[in-house]
Amino acid sequence: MNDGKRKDVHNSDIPLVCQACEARHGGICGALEPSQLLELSKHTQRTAHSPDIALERQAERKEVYSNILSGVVKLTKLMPDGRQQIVGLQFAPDFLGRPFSDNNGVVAEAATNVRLCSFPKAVLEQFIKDQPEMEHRLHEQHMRELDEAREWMLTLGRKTAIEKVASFLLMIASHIDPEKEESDELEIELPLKRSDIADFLGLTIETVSRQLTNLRKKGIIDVNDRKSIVIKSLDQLNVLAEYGTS
Amino acid sequence: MNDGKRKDVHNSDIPLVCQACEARHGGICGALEPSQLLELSKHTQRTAHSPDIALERQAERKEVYSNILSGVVKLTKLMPDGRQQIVGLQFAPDFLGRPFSDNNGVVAEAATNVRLCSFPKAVLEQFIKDQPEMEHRLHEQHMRELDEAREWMLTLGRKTAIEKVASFLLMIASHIDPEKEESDELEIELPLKRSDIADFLGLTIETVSRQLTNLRKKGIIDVNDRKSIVIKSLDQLNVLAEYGTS
DNA sequence: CCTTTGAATTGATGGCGATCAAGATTTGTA
DNA sequence: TACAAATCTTGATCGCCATCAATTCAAAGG
Repeated sequence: MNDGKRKDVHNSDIPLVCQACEARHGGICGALEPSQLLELSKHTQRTAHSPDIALERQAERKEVYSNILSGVVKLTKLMPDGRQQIVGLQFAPDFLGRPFSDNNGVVAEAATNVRLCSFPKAVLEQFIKDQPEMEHRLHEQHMRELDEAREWMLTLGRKTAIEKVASFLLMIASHIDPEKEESDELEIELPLKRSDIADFLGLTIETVSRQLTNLRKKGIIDVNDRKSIVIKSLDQLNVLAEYGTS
Repeated sequence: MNDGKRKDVHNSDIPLVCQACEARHGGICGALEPSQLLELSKHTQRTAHSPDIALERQAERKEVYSNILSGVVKLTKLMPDGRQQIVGLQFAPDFLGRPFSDNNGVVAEAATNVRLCSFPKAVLEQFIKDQPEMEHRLHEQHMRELDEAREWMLTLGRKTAIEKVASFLLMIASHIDPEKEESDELEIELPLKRSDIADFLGLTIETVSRQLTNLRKKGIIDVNDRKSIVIKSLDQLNVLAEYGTS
């Protein structure tokens, strides 16, 4: 991942609210000059959100786009009879919203406590027109999301329950600790409760729970707190997720 | 869908090979001026491909990107033990290939007879830099693909076998006949054989076959030739795909 | 024409994960 | 601290879809 056109400037040129913000590095704001950043920051609003409350109120109805500052956002699709499927998970500094396009039946909800940095749609769309690099960054994020969606299509369509859970743990691990450590052991904090994991993997809560104890009995993981899991062997977990060998 | 910056010009300004080409309308070539089209057409090569032969030889190794002129291309992901999942279907005038990004374990294969229009990667990437509208079109296609992938995540994760098959038939129908006719009846030609449909829906060949006869017995479809299917009630098929009611 | 090969259908059986049900554990609240 | 509500775990049973197997059908080539 490259920093693109981001200029190397003194922090003093950069708006206070943006100085420590991840969106200036991996996110779309990295495409902006300090002067543009200053202009944009005049219109931004920071908000906090609790789990399981739809971000729509803030995002859709109030006509804003947002950067995720912290926390995890789940994108969900619903069927009329109540069945649901999580079709994407987003982490800081991902961009939330769909310029040039509709949201096509996807609902965004906070999975954990979430902090957002939001801007009016009209303002951001103007910035995109002025700065093609911004659309390029958005394009790159969407390609990453497409790759992730396809990876999960394979998981949903072809993997067994235990393989699905193993794949999920590895996906979370890769977000917690992007640079793979040398160590084969790793502690992760699950950002999703069991019902969310089930909705993500196309399983039931009970099956998720059973496969976690299954992994524990195999000695591949330890479950401390319900949300805190120690992966005792990344290798074994990888083999399980990709080859299906126990 | 808008034609964007495409100029309204006499066909005589447009290279012969491009005149009847769909890619000038829905596809990325619509972003180009006649003079650019002429320049690009000097480097293009048209090729034909038979089903189940990887397009990689032509596409990856020979370092080209392509527009689909006709036919259907399947994007497949593979597991080491042979399990596979189709993660995308592409129709004319879709663009094949991934500028700025890797292909991330996806293999492109012809599902039917396919004709492509290919250009060297370097040439196309130069055009994209000169013409931001071209990246915008590519971005739009990727957003469509993302929406489709998420739609199929719901199908793969949460629908039953018969619902999956119904959803598949409707998806094909929407590509054959984008403008929904008034009629509740419609004949479609399946571009995929049963094993492809199975790999697309996360099922086995046998289950696909059984659910097709199941739909036939319910009077919702007729099966003529194995590839030719008459949808006798689009309404009933829609209800089945989205609500799961029989 | 018959043979060969691949594709699709149909049937019989079994296993994985859903469903139903009860407890256990955690979290929030009076 | 005690109670209540939510979340998670564990157990028993059932049903959908995979698997195994045989047959039918279609297309291709000698």
